[in-house]
Amino acid sequence: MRGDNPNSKSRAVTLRDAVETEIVTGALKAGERLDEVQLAARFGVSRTPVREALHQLAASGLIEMRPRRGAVVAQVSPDRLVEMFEVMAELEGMCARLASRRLSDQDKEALLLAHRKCQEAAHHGDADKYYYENERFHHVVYRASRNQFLAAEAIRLHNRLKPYRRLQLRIRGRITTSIAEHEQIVTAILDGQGAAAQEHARAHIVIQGERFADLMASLNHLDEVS
Amino acid sequence: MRGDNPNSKSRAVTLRDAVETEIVTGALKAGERLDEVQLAARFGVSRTPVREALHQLAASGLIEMRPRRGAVVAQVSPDRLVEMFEVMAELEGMCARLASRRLSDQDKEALLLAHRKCQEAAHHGDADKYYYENERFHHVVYRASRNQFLAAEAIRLHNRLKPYRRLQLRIRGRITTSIAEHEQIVTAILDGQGAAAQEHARAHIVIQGERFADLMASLNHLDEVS
DNA sequence: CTCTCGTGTTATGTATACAAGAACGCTTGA
DNA sequence: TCAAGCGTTCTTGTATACATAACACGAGAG
Repeated sequence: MRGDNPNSKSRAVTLRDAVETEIVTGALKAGERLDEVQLAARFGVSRTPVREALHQLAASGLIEMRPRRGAVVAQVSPDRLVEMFEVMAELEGMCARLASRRLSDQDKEALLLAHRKCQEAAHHGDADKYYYENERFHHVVYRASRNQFLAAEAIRLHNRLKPYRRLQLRIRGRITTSIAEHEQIVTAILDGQGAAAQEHARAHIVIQGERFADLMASLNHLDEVS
Repeated sequence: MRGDNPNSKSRAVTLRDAVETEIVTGALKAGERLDEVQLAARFGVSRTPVREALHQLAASGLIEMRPRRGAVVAQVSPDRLVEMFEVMAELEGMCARLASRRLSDQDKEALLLAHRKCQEAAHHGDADKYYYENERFHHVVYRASRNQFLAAEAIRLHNRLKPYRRLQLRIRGRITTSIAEHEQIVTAILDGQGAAAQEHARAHIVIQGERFADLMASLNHLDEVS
């Protein structure tokens, strides 16, 4: 639309990313309806590319498309959320385990850097920065697995869980605990202790899943009240 | 198109499934071009639904869409294939581990039945039947994990690996070995030995991955020659 | 007063027309 | 004869028009 990218597919990516960002950041809330005409008008395109973007989002699980009844932002039940975190934990654990065996010097540096930045953000009490650096840290671990397919799948699921992850930083003391868990993961990976790295990474996510489930349950309760 | 299903979305699903089946069964070979107009004509619809189906297939990874250059059946490199099997192994292991902890009476019965049917097919030397029953067996394990999201992801990846899985049955003695591995998995799950179940299931897939990588390498070699 | 049925409106699904880029071949020159 | 440049043609990407299903609102009957 705005020629910000010479790549011919820039528009489609832009449109998809824009809607995705709005969902992930919470600008579009769960269950909210996504009107094709409205989106088309807002982005200055016709319904056709909008529909394609929505289908892509549906494929990634961020939205649900009910035939003849339009698209809505996916409403994830607490049960399903727990399941998703369970899988995320396994993927993270796998990444950590593989990383501990295959760690290159580059990945080692990247890992230490990302960990240090997390610590800095936590030290300054900057929740938003920690959120960002935490994401970088996890992506570094994914890449360090030296399994591109795994990394892509991990990022996909990570993105899908983003909206819930963001909520979690509100929990008092979570950042401090999170840093300590990162420390254990990093140490195990650097020491080449695959099993330990896997378990620490798994636990790190499982804990988040449990916290989120609690949060979700309470949020749902609030929704019912309001 | 043919009113074989009153559901309004039947056409889209049918179209997607049809193309997917052709890819999975090898009717459409890797790298082959998918012409929108041609597909539209073949299925008696316009390009619009064809494009949507292609986008869905691209999202699931079965085809690749290069901007302005059309869609081709995804060409998976041996490296990438090994990576995918590595992830599949982890998911299968996870399913087996969870199943061993959460096994319901229903799932137990289904597991034993599926295993028995595999044995029968193997006993009769019916490779096609074994292929089918083997798939059922794995699906039973996925479901027994009592994690619907995990099961869905496992099925998704399983489907994506189908074309390669099919090739693998050609390997002499593979079916017998496969059955023995199933036996170990079933026993561990029934005994509630999570770690053992996970490891057996993982190994079961890792072995396949290695076999397939060998096959792929030799097939690619043949391609180059021809 | 409530429930149900019917009609009108709105939005989705599909078809078709148009725009633009990429592949291919042809011509022309060396 | 070969290579390079240009134009044609074919295919994709987008817009728009039309068909049809779902929803909402209102009227009428019980």
